[in-house]
Amino acid sequence: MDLLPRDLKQVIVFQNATEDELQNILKNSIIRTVEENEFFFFQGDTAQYLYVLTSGQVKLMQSNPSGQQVNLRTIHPWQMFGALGAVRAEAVYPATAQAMEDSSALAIESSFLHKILETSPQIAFDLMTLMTSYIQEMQARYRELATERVEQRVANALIRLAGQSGVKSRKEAGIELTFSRQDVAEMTGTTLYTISRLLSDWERKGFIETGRERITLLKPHELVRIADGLEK
Amino acid sequence: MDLLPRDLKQVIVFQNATEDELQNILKNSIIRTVEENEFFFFQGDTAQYLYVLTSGQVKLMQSNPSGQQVNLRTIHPWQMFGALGAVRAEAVYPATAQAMEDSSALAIESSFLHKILETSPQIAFDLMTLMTSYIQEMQARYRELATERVEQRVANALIRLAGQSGVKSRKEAGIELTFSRQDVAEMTGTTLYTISRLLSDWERKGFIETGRERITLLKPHELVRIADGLEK
DNA sequence: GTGGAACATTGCGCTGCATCAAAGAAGGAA
DNA sequence: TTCCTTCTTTGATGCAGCGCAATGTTCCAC
Repeated sequence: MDLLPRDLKQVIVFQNATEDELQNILKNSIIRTVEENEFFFFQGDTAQYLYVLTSGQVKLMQSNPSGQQVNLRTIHPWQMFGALGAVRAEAVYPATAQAMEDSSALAIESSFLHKILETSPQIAFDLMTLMTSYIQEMQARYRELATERVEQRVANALIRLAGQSGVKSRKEAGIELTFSRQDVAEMTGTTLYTISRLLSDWERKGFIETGRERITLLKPHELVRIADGLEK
Repeated sequence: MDLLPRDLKQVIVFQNATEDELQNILKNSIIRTVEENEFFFFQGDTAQYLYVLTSGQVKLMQSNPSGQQVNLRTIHPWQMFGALGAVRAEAVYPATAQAMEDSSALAIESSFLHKILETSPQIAFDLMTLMTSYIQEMQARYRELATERVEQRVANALIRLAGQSGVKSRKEAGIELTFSRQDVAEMTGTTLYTISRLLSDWERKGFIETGRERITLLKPHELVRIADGLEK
């Protein structure tokens, strides 16, 4: 699969890059393909590459010393990942990247990224803008986790996922997400049991429809109400 | 109180700035003084300035629609705050900044920051590095909140605070922190009751000494053990 | 010093959610 | 098809930590 410079324009950080820069990026990168459940990198690995997902779906997660995991973020095509470790020289990845389905990504050398950042203030600025949005999202999720009940957090997570996976998976009736109960639990800081109970409840109420590793949002507005704490 | 360019060198983001740049920054900024419990800015305000604290102590916090608060970070002299809102044009502050004691800060115009970032890749890069460390800290705290028990989170928070407030407040016997139970509760996503019980317990065990709005760490290594989940 | 406001402590009951256990679907391989 | 693995559901139980209420302590203003 060959990538063209114009494909890279879909990457937010490269949206304002020149044709030359895009060419250059492609020249200094390779495609890596990773099968479902395999890994692009592990937390603690030396950050040699930064990635741009070209197909598939990847989750970024972090685990504590005793092995419990949290999901930090799900990556969709044309999103970057591994950029955090790649910015500082000789840094390590602060998270683990696992493919949720067969995926491939463009791997750009960190050292090359540094050169780009030095020579293109525009790309540096766009990357910085992306980072501020990450920080804000993490702060919001942190506040959620600290102050909101499970119900609200799960509703919020589903809404957020629906927004990120975007229009592409929209069916005539509802937005379809492909996550296991375990995945959702790790995103919201709870357990798969609680998620299962919650989803069953919402399905009974007709807000969603569920299946094995599948959640279809039928009435997103109802979820918004729950997220806002208006229920109960 | 007049600031010299060399004072600004203490700011991580300006450590590699040239004398000219520093002069320029000073010329395009003003000093703002804020009394204890008053505010530099509120969440949602248009981000007109970014600040560098010159004296005092400031807390950054976020509140949800129903008014509950979480403390995101405590700012010490020569640290920046409000930078997140200031990077993007026409952005708003994602958090509220409240002075914990009488404080003053250098207020730099956001629009001027943009100019600096365009002309100085070095400063842009240093700011980006700072942002990656923010993201990493938020991710770590998010994981903590999701996977660890209150005990561990509080121990971690105290250790982190001790590290940030640094050597300056070190007495012959212990590291002194000035936070109310409520403050600590908002940092760790719990309640002041639980904090009070916990601190009383640790005081009985001789790990810390407490007072009104004061916590003195006597045996930090014991707290580290608790944070690591080795107790119990 | 006196009164009041802000902060801290502690007992008690309650509950949201985790944890454990067991059994039921759904898919994949052969 | 059948077996096996992985994912999901649901009941039963327990407890960490919340929320309330009452009391104590510290500090500040007058």
